Amino acid sequence: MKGYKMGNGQSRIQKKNKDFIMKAALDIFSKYGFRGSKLDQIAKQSGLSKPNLLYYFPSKEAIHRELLSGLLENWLDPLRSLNSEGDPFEEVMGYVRRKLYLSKTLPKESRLFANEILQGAPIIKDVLKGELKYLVDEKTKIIQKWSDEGLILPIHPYHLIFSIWSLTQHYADFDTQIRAVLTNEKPFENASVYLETLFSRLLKPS
Amino acid sequence: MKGYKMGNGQSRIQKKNKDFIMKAALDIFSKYGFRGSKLDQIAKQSGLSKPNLLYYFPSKEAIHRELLSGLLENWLDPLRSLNSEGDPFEEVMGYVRRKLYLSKTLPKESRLFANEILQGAPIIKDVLKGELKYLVDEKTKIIQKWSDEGLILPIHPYHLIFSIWSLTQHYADFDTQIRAVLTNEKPFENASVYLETLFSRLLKPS
DNA sequence: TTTTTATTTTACCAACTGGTCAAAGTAACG
DNA sequence: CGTTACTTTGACCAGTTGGTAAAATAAAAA
Repeated sequence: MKGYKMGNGQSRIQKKNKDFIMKAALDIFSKYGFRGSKLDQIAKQSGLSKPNLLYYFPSKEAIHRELLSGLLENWLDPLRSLNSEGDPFEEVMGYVRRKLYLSKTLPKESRLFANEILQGAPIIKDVLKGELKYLVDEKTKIIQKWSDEGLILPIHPYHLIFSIWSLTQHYADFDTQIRAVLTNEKPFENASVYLETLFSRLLKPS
Repeated sequence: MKGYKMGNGQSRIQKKNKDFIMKAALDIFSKYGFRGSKLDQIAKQSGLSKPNLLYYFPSKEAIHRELLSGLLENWLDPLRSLNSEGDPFEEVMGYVRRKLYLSKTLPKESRLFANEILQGAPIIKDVLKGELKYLVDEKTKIIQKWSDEGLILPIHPYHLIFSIWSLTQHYADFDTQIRAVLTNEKPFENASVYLETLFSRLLKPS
C-alpha cells in the first residue's frame, strides 16, 4: 500500500501548498528583499493564512533560504557547461544565450538574487567566495588560453564574465526601467540579437 | 545683521544634522530598500534620536524621496551632455566614462536607484517614462544618425544605451559579488580599461 | 540678562510583525 | 463506521515600527 504520501514523503496537498507559498514568496522577496517582505503579504498572495504558512515552513527565514538555495544551482549551471573543448566563440556565446534565457524565463529569480547581492549577500557570501569563485577561476583560465592562442581577441577574462552577467541580468533586473523607455518593443527579442552582435565584435578575430 | 540663518534659510546646525541624516539614510536605504529600512537604524547611524530625526524630516518617506530626487539629476546629466556635434565614438565613450565614474564615486546612490527599480520604481516611474524616456529618445536619434552615416558601426541605439547602463552600474550594484570573485584586483581600475576595449570594438569602424 | 526661538529628549501610542498554541476541521485508512 | 494522522483556523503574544506631544535644554536675539 502506497498510502497518501508521495515518493518524497510529502502528501499531494503538502506539495501543492508548499508550491503556492514558494511562488508567492518569490513574488514578494524578489521585489522587497528579505526585510521589506512581510509574512502577511506572502500568506495573502499564496491564499493561505499566516499560521498555515508557518505550518509548512518553520520561519520567514526558512522560506527565504529555500528560495535562494533553489536558485543557486540554476545560476551556476550555465557557466559550468562552458566547455574547453568546444569552439571558443560558440562556447562563450552559448553561455551568454543560456544566461539570457534564464533572465527571460526566470526574471523574478534574477531579481531575488540581485536583492541578495545588494544587501551584501548575507546568506550566499560563502557560495560566492567558494563555489562561484572556484568556477570562475577555472573558466577564466580557459578563456585566457583561447585569448592567448588567438582563437578569440585578447580580453580580460574576468571582466568578460562580469560583462556577461551584467548585460544579461540587466534585462530582468531593470525590466521596469527598460519598459519605461521602450514602450513598443519586446526587450528580450532584440536583446538576443544585440548581444549576438556585441560579443561577436568583442571576441571574433577578424 | 545676518542672524544665525544661512543663505538658504537653514541654520548651521540644521544643515549639519540634515546631512548626517541623509548620509545615514543613504547607507540604509541603499542596502535594504525602503520597506526594509528602519527609522531606528537610520537614527542610530546618524547619531540622533528617532524623534530628533522626525524633527528634521516629516516622515520616513520624505527622507527617501529627498534622497531619490537628489539622485536623479546626477543620474540623467551624463547622458544630457552627449553632444551630436562631437566625435561619435568619443561622445559615446565619454558617456561611458562619466557613467562609470558615477558608479565608482557614488556606488551607494547606484544601489539606491537599483533598489527603487527592483521594486517597480513606485516613486520615480513618472520620471522614467517622462524625462528619461524623452532624453533617451533624443540621444538614440543621434546615435542612429551616426550609425547610418557609418561614423560608428551599425548598432541598435536603445540597446547600446542599455548596455552602457548595465556595464557601468554593475560594478557598483554587484560590488559584493565581484569582490567575492576578484580577491586581489581593483575592480574599477580594470573595468575602465576593459570598457574602453569593449566599446572600441563594438563601435569603431575598422 | 531676559526673552524668544530652535533643538533635543522622555514618555508614550496605535498599528504591525513574526510567531505560538490549542482547538476545530478534514482526509485517509482499516 | 471509527480511528488516526494531517491540515486549518482563531485567539493570542511579545517585540518592533513609524510617529506624536509636551516638557526640558540649549542657542540666539534683544
